[in-house]
Amino acid sequence: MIEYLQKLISQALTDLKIEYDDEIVLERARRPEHGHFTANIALVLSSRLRKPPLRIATEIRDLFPEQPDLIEKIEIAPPGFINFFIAPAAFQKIVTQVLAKGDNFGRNDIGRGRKAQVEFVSANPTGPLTVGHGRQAVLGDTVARILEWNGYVVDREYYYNDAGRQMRILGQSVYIRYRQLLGYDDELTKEHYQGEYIREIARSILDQHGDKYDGQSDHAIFRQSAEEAVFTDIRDTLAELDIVFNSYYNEKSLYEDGLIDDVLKRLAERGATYEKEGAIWFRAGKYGAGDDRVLWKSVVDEATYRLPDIAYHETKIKRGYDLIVDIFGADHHATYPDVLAGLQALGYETDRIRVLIHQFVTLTRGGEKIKMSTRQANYVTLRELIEEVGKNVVRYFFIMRGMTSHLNFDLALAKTESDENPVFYLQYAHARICSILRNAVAKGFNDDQRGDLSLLAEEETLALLSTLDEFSEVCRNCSETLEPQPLTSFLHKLAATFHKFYTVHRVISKDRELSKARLDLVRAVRFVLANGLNLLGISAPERM
RNA sequence: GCCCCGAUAGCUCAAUGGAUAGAGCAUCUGCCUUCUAAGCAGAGGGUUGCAGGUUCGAGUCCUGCUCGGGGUACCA
Repeated sequence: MIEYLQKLISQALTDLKIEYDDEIVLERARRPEHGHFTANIALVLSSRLRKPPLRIATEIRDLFPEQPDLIEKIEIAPPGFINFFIAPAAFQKIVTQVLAKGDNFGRNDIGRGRKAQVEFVSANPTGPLTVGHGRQAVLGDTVARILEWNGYVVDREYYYNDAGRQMRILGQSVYIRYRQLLGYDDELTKEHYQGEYIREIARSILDQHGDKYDGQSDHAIFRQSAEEAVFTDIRDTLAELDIVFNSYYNEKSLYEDGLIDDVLKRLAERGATYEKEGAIWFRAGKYGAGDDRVLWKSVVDEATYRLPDIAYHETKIKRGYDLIVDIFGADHHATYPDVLAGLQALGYETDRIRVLIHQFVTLTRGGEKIKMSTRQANYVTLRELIEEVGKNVVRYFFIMRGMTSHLNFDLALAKTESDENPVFYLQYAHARICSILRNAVAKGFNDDQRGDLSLLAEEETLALLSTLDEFSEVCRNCSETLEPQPLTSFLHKLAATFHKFYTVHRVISKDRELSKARLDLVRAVRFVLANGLNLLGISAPERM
């Protein structure tokens, strides 16, 4: 509906011989006396045209064609707003549109089938996923779902490194637990991984191989068993959130394929690196990324993390993605400018790369902070969180705040108040509608019978119709910003508008015609609720 | 020191530069003979951290502070 009004305003501007290339802003009015939509175009143009905004607004309004079935009236309000009051008939049409598109209502084709990749989680397999990883996992998967919904073909990729120092320490940790199980009094140090899972891995090695590896602390079995067990756990945990990666990328392959050396060589050829104190430095400053950084260490003969990161991102570009989304926690915000600078140094444009930085999760239990380090034993895993509150609540909580906000997750609250959780509010609306629809079948209403939509005219009904209309805008907005949070606000609003409608108006009544029209309406609401919940990966139950 | 994010109701958070800043939780008051009360209606609760600036108009943009979180490694 907004697009249509924009077109009409644009036409009016042309008629007035006013050039205006920016988007014509149309907002949903917050207050009923301001109509349904409001345009500030006259205020925006005022200073440029050196004309009072009220006059411009009036001129625009006077050029609007009469169409009583769409626009009831147009009011000009000081200091220069143009307020549109939409006719009920225009809102009533939305029901037809929703029912026609059904599961696909709200989709658009911004992506036009282009390839997108979302890389997220990317935790090295040193331990179970934490609650902090959970936020990133849910954010990444939801962004991927939004992109798919908006016409992209999306790959979900998990990047990891199983060769570094942390993995060696992991193996040693398993070995020490193994020794303890054999009766030795070896002790873990602060350096080692303390979690119970280490002991379990050690026990399984003991069960399978006995004391065969006693004295072989560097034996690969310790590290490999740990990696396999941890990765299996990570995969299973994510699967419980309905998050499935279709691609895993091992950093090691960058070395095996010679890409690390290759990138380093090409950077040198392009004069993007220099040697100092035996190390190879990258001229990050020259490419707009702040201070120069070491790419290749002198104290040890190996790369810093930046070099494989650059090589890895080059593969993303070479793999033909039109849109590349990187999701990082706030602790990694300093690394991506170097990567982008590195790509530019290699001659690439980086505007197809979108980096999303999300802030941390503060986990509390009854007001007390819980530290979330994989190294320490005392932390809450993502798996435990899912077991406590369930997939739907986890997904909703992690997405209900903007990614730039710190997220406060009180475990005690999430547990004790799970019955009053906002996610149930949305699901309840869906279940209620399903209940009505079951009742309709019992009363002999046919699914295919369409009602007379002009009967949908009460205040609460029109509010519901208007909210349905908003869904497409929210979807489009989310696909542009890659911020899923507004979807939760929208769904909450839709559910609230429905619940209010429900308490005021009875869907199935003796008035057969009105009942048919209202059934069409609630069917449409159900589709939009279900589509929105599905975008968030939250189930839409038919009964509760 | 420098860089990034935040600061809005008692708490957790919304609000593409728009009109009288909104929800949930918590606290009070009402509403189930009726398609699901996991719901609805109502009340109280605010100098949007501080000080300037930009303009028709600022919670939003700019500058400087204060406080909190994260970076600033030849750790990832």
